[in-house]
Amino acid sequence: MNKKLNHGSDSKAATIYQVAKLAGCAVSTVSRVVNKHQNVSSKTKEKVHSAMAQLNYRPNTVASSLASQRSNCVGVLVSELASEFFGTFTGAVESVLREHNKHIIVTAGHGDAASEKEGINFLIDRNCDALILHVEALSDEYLNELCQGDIPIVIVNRELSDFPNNCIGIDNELGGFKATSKAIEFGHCDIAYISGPLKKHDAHARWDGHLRALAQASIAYDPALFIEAEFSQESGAKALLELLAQNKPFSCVVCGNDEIACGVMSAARDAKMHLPNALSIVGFDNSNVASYTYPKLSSVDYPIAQIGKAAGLLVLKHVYVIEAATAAVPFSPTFINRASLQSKL
Amino acid sequence: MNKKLNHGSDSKAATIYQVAKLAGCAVSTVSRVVNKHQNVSSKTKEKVHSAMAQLNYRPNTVASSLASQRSNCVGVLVSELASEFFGTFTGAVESVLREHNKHIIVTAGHGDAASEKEGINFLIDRNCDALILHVEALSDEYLNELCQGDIPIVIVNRELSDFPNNCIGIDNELGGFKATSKAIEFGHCDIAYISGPLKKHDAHARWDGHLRALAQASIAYDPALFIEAEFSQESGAKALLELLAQNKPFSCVVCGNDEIACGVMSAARDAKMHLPNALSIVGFDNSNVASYTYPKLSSVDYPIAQIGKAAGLLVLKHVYVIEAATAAVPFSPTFINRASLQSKL
DNA sequence: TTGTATGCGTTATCAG
DNA sequence: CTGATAACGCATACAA
Repeated sequence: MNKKLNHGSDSKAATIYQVAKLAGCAVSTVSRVVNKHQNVSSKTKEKVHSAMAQLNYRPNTVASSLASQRSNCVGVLVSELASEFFGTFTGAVESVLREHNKHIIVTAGHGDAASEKEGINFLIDRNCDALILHVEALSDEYLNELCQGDIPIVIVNRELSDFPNNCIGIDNELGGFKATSKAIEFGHCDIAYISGPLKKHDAHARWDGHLRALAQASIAYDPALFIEAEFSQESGAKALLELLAQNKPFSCVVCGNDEIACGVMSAARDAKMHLPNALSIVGFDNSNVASYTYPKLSSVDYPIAQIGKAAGLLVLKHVYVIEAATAAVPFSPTFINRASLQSKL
Repeated sequence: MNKKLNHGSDSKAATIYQVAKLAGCAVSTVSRVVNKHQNVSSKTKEKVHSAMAQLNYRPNTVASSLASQRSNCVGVLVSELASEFFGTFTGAVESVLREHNKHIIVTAGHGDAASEKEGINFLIDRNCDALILHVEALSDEYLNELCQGDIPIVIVNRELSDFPNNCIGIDNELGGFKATSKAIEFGHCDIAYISGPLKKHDAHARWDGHLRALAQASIAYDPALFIEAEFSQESGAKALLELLAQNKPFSCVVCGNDEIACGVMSAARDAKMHLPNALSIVGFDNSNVASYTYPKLSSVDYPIAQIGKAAGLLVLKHVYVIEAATAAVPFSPTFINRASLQSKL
C-alpha cells in the first residue's frame, strides 16, 4: 500500500481509515455505524463511536457524495437573493429540510434565461438530490425537458400542464383578476396598471388577470394607463410620474407587486397627493412591507412561505421517502384589503 | 480493466474518460484543457473541445473537489435567510464572486450558538474554499479558534482584536452612539431604547453606544425606558405598548434596528399618536423599508451591500489570488436623517 | 456480524 | 507536449 495514502494520523482532518484503525475494525464497519445501516453489534458500535469522538471525526461529504451519488442537498434557484420575498421562500424550504438533516444550496437566476440556466447547471453539478426552482424567464419547453431528466424537479410559481405534480404555486392570473376586480367593485373605473417585466411569466399572468377583470366589467382597456416597469420601488415611482404626466385621469393604480406599489406610494406622497383619497393603490404579494406603509397596502396574498414549505415537503416525500406531517394544500390567491384601496361608493 | 467502470457511453452524463476516448487522447490532457493548464497544442485542444461539445460534457464538480481539495465555493453564513437585510448581503457577495466563476453556499445560523456552529460545520464539510460569516451568538473564543484553522475566514459585523484583517464591518457601538446623540442634539431628553436580543453581539454593542451617548450628555439612564426585544416588527410593536403602559413620558424611541422601528411606528399610529410630533422614532440599518414608512424613518446607515462586496473581494484576493478592482474601504456608520426624528428645539 | 476490494470522476505527479 | 496511474475519502457488493 502506498504510504502517501492519508491513512496515517497527520494534523489533517481524520478520515474513516483512521477511525477504523483506532476502533480496530474495517472502514466498512465504520461506514455502517455512521450511516446507521444494518446490524452492527453494540460492542463494536461503541468502539467506533468512541474512536470517532477521540479523533473528532466528521465524514467528508464530498467523498461521500461522489461514492454514493447522493448529496443530501437540494438545490434552490430564486430570482434574487437580495429580496425579502425570496428570502422568506428559501428560509421556509430550509427549515423544513433541515429538520431531516437535508441541506439547501441556493443560487440566483436574476430573472433572465441564460443566468437561470447557468444557475440550474451549477446546482446539478453540485450533485443536488433534487431541485426547487422559482424561474421566471425560462421557457416551458426547457422546463419540460428538465422534468424528464434524471433529477427530481419542483417548479414554483409556474404551472406546467405536462407535469402538474411537479408544480406548486398560486394562480397568478387569478390573483391579478382579483386585484382589479376588487378595485372595480369599490367603484373605480379609471384604473392604471404598472406591471413587472412582461418577459417574466408571473408578471405577464398577473396582467392577463387585470385585463380579464376589465373585460368582465366592460371597461375598455386604455393602453395609456399601462406601464411595464421593473419589480422595484424606484421603477414604480418613475412609472407613476409617467402616468401623471399624461394628464389622463385615474383613481386607482394596480401594481405588479408590492415593491412597485411602495414606489408609487412614495412618489404620490412626494407629489403631495393625499392618500388614499386622491389615489388608491393595490399591490401584489402581501409582503411584510404592506403593513409598514401608510396607508397600509391592500394586496393580493402570495403565501410564499407556505409554498416554500410545501416544496420542501414534496421533495422530502418523493426524493427522500420521508412522509412528512402535512400534505401540500392547494394555494389560492386571496385579496387582503387594507387602507390603501379607498371605496368610491 | 473492470467493465463496470463508467468509461462506456451510457445514457448517464459524460465523463472525462468518454471525451478522452472520443478526442483520442488521455484524460489528463482533457483535464488540462478544461482547466486551461499549461501548454496544450492547439490541435489537440481543438479535438478535445469538439469532443466535449459532442458529448455535452460538464465536469463533475464533486469529483473535482475531492481530487483537488478545492471547490470554487465559498460558504456564507447569515442569521436568517428570510430577511431583506441578509438577502442584500448574500446577493452582494454572490455577484462579486460570480464574476470570477466562484459560487456561494448559503446557510442560516438562526442567531443561536449551536445552530451557528452547525451551519459552519456544514459549510466546512462541503469543502468550501473560504467562509464568510455573519455570526451573532458565537463567542469570540470560538471565532478566534476558527481563524487559526486551515480554512480562510472572513468575519462580518464583529471585530476580533486578534484577527483584524479577517474582519469587515461597521462599529455598531459607534452607530448606536450616533443615533442617540442625534436625538439628544435635537432636544430629546426622555429617550426610550428598544434593543434586539442582548445575547447578539451587534445588538449589545448598539445599546452600549446608546448608553455612552446618554452618559456623555449627562442624562441619567432610566431602566424603565429600556426594553429588550427581538429584531422584529411584532416585537417592536409589543415593546412600544409596554413602554406606553408605564405612563412614563418619553418623546423619542431609539430602536435596535429598522424592523423594530417599523413595529413601533405601526403601534404608535394604531394608538392614534401623531407622528412625528407625538413621538420621534429612529431605526438602525437604513434598510429599504426606511423609505417606505410614513414618516420616513431616520436611521443609522449600515452599508450591508458594500460590506458584502468587500467580503467577496477579500476572499477573491486572498484565497483565489485574484486582485479585484477596488480595495475594501473602512466603513463607518452614518446617521441618515429623515422625517421620523422631529426636532424639539 | 464483519472484512475486502473496487468504483465514484477528477487532479496531479512523474515519466516519456 | 502528452500519457499512465496513484490518490482524494467514502459506499457498497460480495465474501467470509
